[in-house]
Amino acid sequence: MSKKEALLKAAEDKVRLGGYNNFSFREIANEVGIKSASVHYHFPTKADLGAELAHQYTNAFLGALGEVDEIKANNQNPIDVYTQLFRNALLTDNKMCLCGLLGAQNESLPDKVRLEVKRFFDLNLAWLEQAHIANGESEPSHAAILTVSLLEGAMMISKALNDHSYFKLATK
Amino acid sequence: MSKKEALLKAAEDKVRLGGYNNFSFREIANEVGIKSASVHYHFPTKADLGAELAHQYTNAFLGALGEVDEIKANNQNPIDVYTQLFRNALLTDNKMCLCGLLGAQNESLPDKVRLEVKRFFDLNLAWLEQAHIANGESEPSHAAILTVSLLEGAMMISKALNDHSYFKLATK
DNA sequence: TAAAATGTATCTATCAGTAGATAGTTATAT
DNA sequence: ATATAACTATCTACTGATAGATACATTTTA
Repeated sequence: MSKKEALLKAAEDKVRLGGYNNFSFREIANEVGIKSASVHYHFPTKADLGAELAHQYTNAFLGALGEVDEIKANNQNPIDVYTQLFRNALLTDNKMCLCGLLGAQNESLPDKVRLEVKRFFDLNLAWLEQAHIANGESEPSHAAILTVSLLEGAMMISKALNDHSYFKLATK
Repeated sequence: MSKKEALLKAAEDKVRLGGYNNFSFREIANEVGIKSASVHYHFPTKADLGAELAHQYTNAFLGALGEVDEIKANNQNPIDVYTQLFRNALLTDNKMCLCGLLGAQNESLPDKVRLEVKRFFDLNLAWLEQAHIANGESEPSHAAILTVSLLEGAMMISKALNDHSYFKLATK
């Protein structure tokens, strides 16, 4: 893993625990073993780092989801696949969804970060709409909003109460 | 409004926009017209302020909700009343639920703040469970989790996309 | 092929600004 | 007189950011 990748990983962990202000250049530099000034070589500003972080997170998330068509061709319910990915993010990492937390703090974010968070949800809603269409739902865009709202909310409650059984119950 | 109340109000606005780190003693002192050192008279530490903020927010929220029995006696659906209170918090104030945002950042909060956030959700779930019982739901505690998850999640999505119509759709 | 130039990734040192917090002082009001 | 509520002044720690230097690798040019 390159230093740049390691910096993004270190930042991701911290942001997913406490939001955009929960990491500093010094902290992630220390974790990676370089000086804080050197972080600016890879990311001119903190906003640049935050934006790239959200962008890569979105890409990784959608990549892990795969294509609705292929899931259906596999006789799986894409909504179950989506739910499972959220569940893993919470149970495996024991952390919030990066863009969920950033989205909640939206108004305090630099513009370029805000844009990447919007991209995450736009792409998620589009994917979910396709999934609900494939499932023959009568109101796919409405169902997409319900799905992502319930999952992000259940994640939030589970973190707030520090008990993952709330997420499991909400997604049963 | 006393200075202390004004400080809490100023802090609340900022926290609901960007989380616990989104306000400083200096900022809220300036807004209220005192010096930052004087804030420590009212709140020894920032954690004390945060905890009192969440505590009062919880009390105000539950106070505004009222009693399930009375709502039912009024021939209203308590879940509708609950949804409406959330909707007002978002549409009127144009801000996140304080404890929703704090809950998402749970792991980075001081202990005493974390405790107050937990209290918010414990009390909300208890209220919702009573509401669902009054409505004759077969799994009231399960339904309570679904209700609060959906509402907090819909709020988060609406903030992330900066478009309240998502909340309206999710709560239709 | 040797020399010159450029690029990469880091460093040290430093900056102005802000963070929360504290000690000790002063004004006001009951 | 005492409690309340503010003040001034100061502290240490941390913030993101910048300037300038260094070592090393790669690329371009004579």
